[in-house]
Amino acid sequence: MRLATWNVNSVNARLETVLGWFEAAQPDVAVLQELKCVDEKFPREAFERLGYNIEVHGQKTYNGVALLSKYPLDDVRRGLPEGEDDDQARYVEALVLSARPIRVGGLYLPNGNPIGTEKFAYKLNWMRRLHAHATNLLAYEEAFVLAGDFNVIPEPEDADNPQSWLGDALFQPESRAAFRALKNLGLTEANLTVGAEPHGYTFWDYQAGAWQRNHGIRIDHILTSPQATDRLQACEIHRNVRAGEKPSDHVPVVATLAD
DNA sequence: ATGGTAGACCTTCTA
Repeated sequence: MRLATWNVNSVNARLETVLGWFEAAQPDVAVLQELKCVDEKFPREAFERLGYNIEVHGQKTYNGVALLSKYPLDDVRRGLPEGEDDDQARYVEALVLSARPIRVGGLYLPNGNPIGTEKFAYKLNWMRRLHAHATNLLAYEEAFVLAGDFNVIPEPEDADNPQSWLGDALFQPESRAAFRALKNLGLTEANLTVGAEPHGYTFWDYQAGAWQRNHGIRIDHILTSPQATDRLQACEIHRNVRAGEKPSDHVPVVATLAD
């Protein structure tokens, strides 16, 4: 099974590009972030034509996540627990009914900039909620995956110029510690474990020629539960997508798991 | 030190 995550930076502005990649890469399951549209504006038919079942958690203008699967989906969740006061659409999860079912959570973790504001506090609280949810899922001792745009640079090796990120929410000690604590529950980072380029970048800013200068960072991650880690075979960063026509600022990351 | 780009949308916000 091929499982992809991709922050598409508006699914409608980039529909042809996204569909072209899906036809070429043929992921069985995919989580998308930054749809930037409400559920009704998601181009559902275009993906259904490619054979996908679709669960969308959309929002006007900002955020928005989707889960697409060639297998049937069950037990769908929109939003993390403790979300009563949270109006931002950043999490969608479902049980993927492949031969050996696997639960997949797609997430768009808050950016959190600038630090020292309520945005950074929201990021850390969202990470606390994700940690609690992962703890609950782990108790079932089943295969699951948390994939998406984590907006966390885990280590200095994951940035072209780590010094330039010292004041950024993506590289704050608190953000990195929360990501590390999540992994320390027993989750495995797919790209670090079976990736050909463990510290390959997944994001290059549109500004200041970041792509041309390879000023990238690695912030799109796939985490696997122990039972999913047992099935982990490969992880690829589709770097060349960034060089394409009208690209997203993120590229797809694709993990291969035994069926 | 600053500004640089992209998308949604009403004017600035988010990234």
